[in-house]
Amino acid sequence: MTRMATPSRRVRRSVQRESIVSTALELAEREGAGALTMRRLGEELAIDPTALYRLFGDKDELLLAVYDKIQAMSVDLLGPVEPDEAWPDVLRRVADQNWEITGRFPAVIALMAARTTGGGAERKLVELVLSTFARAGLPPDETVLFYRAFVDMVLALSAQTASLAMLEPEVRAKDATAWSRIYAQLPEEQYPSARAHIAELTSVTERQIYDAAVEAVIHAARARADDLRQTSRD
Amino acid sequence: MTRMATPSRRVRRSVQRESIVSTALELAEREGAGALTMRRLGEELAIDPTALYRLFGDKDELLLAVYDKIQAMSVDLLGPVEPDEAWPDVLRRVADQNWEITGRFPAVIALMAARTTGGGAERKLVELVLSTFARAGLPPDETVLFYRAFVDMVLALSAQTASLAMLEPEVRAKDATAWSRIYAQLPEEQYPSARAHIAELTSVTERQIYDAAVEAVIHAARARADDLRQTSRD
DNA sequence: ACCTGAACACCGTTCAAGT
DNA sequence: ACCTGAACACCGTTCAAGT
Repeated sequence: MTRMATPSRRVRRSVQRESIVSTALELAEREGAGALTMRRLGEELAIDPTALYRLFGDKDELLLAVYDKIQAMSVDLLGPVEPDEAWPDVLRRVADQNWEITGRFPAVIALMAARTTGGGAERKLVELVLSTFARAGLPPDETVLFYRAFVDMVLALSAQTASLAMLEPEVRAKDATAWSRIYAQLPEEQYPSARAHIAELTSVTERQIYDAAVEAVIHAARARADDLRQTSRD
Repeated sequence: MTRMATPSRRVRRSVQRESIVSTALELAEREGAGALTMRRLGEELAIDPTALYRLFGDKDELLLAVYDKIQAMSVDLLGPVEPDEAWPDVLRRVADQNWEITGRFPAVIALMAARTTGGGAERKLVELVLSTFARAGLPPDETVLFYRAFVDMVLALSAQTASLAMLEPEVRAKDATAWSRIYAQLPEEQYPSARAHIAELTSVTERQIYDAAVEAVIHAARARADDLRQTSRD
């Protein structure tokens, strides 16, 4: 019978952290934002909530780890990028993947999307998206500018969608029906454009808006690259 | 001596609401997000915190009123739009004004930017921005799509910037220096693009990214309108 | 060396009791 | 008719006391 090597304290710590992060993720997906408290998480893990503070400095640190885990799932689901895949298509897949993940974990996305974790998954995503933009044929400063505009916009729109999804049902319903409740009733003389577009305003979806924004950045980057090619040829 | 008319209960209520909203706004601007609690606000107004619940159903309703007041300031500061002002310039002014307001009231923007208030100021902004996009020469459905992409993106990016600004100083510093701390140190073989662009990554500003995103949407809308004109001419 | 549980300083919100 | 203050059911976090 081979005796198992006793794991070092460092290994034990990281295993414990891993299992806490996984449980937090499940809990957030299953029961929403309200369930993501230290007490509730301790209950789920059958440990004293204050024990969490030996593994994580505070709740923020725990949430950053949870967020990095989500990003890791995102990278996994994205799959490999072949060198001959057109750069706009890669960006569309990234945006798509992000939307998917936002739908699954709105509680964490709403809280953390503005943050920089510096974690392993984030680094991979940075390299992937940045190298994709580098293929558009822009100078370095504009490559970075469009890269950041794309990433920040995708994350920001996801976070907004997520935080709407996190509202209590009644508040959310009020928000969702605002266009038909309020804007359809406005006086024609004062609000001619709103009234003229009311059908389109009530029927446009969050997803269509997200895609339009993504396409706008892709389009702008491509147009700028074309412009520069044109100018340098003269 | 002319006797003042006793204000009706409805008038009295709206005056009280107004003064609570103003105080909440001052408090948020002066002391940040942490100060925006019902107890703290009651203290500031020298009234019992529970008295606030007679004027507002709950904290969310109060914050919506505060947010509408901010939007009213935004509309005021925007000033008149002359019919001959080019539509992209109007949008740039709107984006600019929004950035300004976000810097002044990050606490409220971070909490409420995803919400639809249906308030007076919001209605004016909707009509203004929508009628501006209507001048781009797009069909109604695409007018609405670009309008929403523009507004949602501007609000979402502002909210992300605001929520970063709201973090405790140490956390914020960690976040702000992530690029130079982490990404400048990555191994060249695994992260060639990140390393190749490190100077640009560390020097690009939030404001430049915001402007780039705004210009991307304006550019995409204009390009689409040009396209349609071209096609219909054939 | 690890873990627990009491406690601190807060929240938003409700409601019986006062004037 | 209006207002107050005690109380409820929570938070994140700390730390002395236990094993």
